[in-house]
Amino acid sequence: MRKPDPSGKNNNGNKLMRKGLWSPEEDEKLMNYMLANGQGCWSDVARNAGLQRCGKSCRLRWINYLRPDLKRGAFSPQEEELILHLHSLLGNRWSQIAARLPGRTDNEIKNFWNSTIKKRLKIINSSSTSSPNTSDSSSEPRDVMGAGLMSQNIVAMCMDSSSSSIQAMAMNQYMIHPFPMLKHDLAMSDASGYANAVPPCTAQLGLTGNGFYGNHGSFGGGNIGAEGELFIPPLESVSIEESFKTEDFTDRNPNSHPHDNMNSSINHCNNINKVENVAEFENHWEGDDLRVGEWDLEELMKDVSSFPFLDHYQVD
DNA sequence: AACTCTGACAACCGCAAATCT
DNA sequence: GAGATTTGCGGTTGTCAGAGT
Repeated sequence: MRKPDPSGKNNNGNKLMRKGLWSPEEDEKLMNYMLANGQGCWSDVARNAGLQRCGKSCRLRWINYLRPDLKRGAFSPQEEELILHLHSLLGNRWSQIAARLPGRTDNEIKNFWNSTIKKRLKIINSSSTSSPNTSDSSSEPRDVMGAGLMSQNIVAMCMDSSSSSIQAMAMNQYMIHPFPMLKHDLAMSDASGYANAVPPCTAQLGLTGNGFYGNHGSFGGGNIGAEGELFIPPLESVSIEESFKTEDFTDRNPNSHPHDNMNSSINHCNNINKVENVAEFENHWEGDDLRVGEWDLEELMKDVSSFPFLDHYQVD
């Protein structure tokens, strides 16, 4: 971590914006300001909150660390799985992946990917050269926006004894079909021969007859087109604002932190950007054959359907 | 006990798009 | 319409802490 620069000056000795780690006092200032005034122009926030930080830095600090709706701690197996899948579809669009993972930031996901999953990829990349099976692209699901790496990712995770989540799944499932949720989809749509040969993985992943994530609005159950196109899950539906009202943020910040004691006041925050429902996408989701490569990502970002397996994020 | 390695993560940087003047 | 400013994103770096040697 960068140490806070106590001088508050730049290399020329001029009084300039602070850099480096945020001190607890700075965090408190920013938090108090945000709770009292809400989000406005970030340079104004920095100025008015009495912080010698640039607006950009304040924004980053708020989004990645201070935001009350953040869910800290390790990624759950479901989240890992979801990240993998979303990355296979979206690539390094961390912000869009994060938009589908409640309480997670793009930075967090990016770090997780770069530190954990990339290493697993390395393993498979080094081992795949000696494994003829992994090079047989004909048995892969259709490569959609980089999804060709998908099976390698998963296989790598299965090979990695440190994998906490993927390993929980039956390894042979992955060896036959790297992504059970998609396999099921493919099987349902008869998109590829091998898909039909393998029963859907239901025990660990909560597959239902209607698809991996439930009925419509899920990965499964008709979200794969006749040609095997993959579909991206919709954005989750819980609004940050509602989360504030119902969540005990102290519980969600297990890490000891200087401003944990501010959590009790967080519920009053009413100025967080709210994810809004967009009925238009619902219509797409239920009716149209929306395909990867065709969807308007901007539209998707506005949508808020939910993942059944992420129910614990939802506000009743 | 001391040193090295590695994972995790906070934060910075540069760029591009959006918005404002 | 042009330039300035702000915002958002993805890539990268730097540091701490724990594990391993």
